[in-house]
Amino acid sequence: MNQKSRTKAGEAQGPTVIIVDDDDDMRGALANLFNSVGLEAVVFGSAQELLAAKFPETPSCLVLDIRLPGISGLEFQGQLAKLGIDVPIVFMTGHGDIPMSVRAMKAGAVDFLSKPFRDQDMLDAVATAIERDRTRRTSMQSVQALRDNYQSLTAREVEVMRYVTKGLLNKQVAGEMGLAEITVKIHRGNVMRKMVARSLADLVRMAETLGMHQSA
Amino acid sequence: MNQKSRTKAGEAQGPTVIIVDDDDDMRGALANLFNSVGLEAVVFGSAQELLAAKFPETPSCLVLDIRLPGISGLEFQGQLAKLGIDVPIVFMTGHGDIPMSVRAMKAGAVDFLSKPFRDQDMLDAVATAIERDRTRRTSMQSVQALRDNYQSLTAREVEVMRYVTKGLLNKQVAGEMGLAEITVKIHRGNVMRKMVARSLADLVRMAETLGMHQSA
DNA sequence: GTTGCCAGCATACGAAGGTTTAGGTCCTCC
DNA sequence: GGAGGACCTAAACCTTCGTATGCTGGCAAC
Repeated sequence: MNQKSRTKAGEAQGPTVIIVDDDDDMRGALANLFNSVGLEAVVFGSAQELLAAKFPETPSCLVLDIRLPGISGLEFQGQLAKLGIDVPIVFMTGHGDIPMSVRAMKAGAVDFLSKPFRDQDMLDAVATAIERDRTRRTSMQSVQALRDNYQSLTAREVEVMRYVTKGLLNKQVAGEMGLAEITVKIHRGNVMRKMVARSLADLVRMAETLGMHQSA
Repeated sequence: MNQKSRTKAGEAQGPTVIIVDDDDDMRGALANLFNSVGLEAVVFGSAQELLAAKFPETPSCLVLDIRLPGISGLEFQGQLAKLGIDVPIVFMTGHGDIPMSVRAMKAGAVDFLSKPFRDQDMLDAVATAIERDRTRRTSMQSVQALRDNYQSLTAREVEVMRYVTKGLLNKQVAGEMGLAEITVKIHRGNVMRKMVARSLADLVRMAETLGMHQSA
């Protein structure tokens, strides 16, 4: 009795706005608003319902009322972050205050609108949020491809990759690892092949993207 | 106990808070508050006065009242950004509203406090802002050093650096530039020396930091 | 027990990287 | 006009890279 939208749940094709509000009229009005500009909309009455559903595969964003049944929008924001769900959020509120808005923005919200808001303001906020999610998804995809390749490396290969992308010569790597230089060369060749790196420069950039040299 | 007086601009030794408020009492109270925790404070009555002065060399931040003589704090924030002055800002206001706070936070403000605020909230915000500025300064310094080296390169050397860090072999670079391979090697050696790069991996990372391969 | 994968090493060789020495032209600045 | 710098090239020489071939051994899965 929850998913009430113009779109079949989970079948979203285009950019999708996920609306969470306990007011049924508001949900409908927002869904209409977004549909009117070609955005798909999925609606939920509570945070729990949203968590039970699956997120769209397309660029999307959340439109959250601050006051939700059982949990505040701000808490929900933190909860999503903890779950590693990094979808842009546009907040709206009927009776919010400045500390509330500041907290939301600090936590990364795209916008924080007071009801009543102008339709255009909401559309602008959502457009920004969708665009942010699109960018995030694109970069996540390429990073994921890298990570997949990276995980196909053996422990030794990872070690060699680390040293090589740090700038060490094969013979130096061999010294560090207590191996013969020829063995390092073999591993290195495997790394290049598995990571699909066409040059050392490539590999260095991959190592950067994977955060192989940052302290932690 | 220790009654440190307000520091004059330019004398700052430690982290410094730059206060801009048209209320003299407020300025004094804030300066005392910051002094009490070991932070130096510089005060101004208007944005114009601040711009006329020189910014501290130490990690610092702005504490701005939204309502300033002649210009709003938000406009001033935008003005600073346009001038390339990227100092963290903590806003405070007596009668602000949510849109105002959201706009400030979107523009990168560290915090937005409503008067009256608790001293601790202000101190926390300022501590965060100072820390952010410290990080920014540190990274700016290393980037600046890189940029200095980069600007000592000749046009040809820049070109070679671009190709090499893209992953091209010397002979390929030579082909692209219509040069003999040996010439590329010479340029490449000069690049390594001038950029103080100890390995190709180093140079690739420098090129990344300098944004040599991003679209523009 | 055979197959497959990981790890390691040696020899060998061609390709690529890097430096030195030694030229040369062109241009600018004093 | 000469000094200096950017730019280009060559020959020579050494190092490093990368790969192939061949072989050993450990280990887990089928």
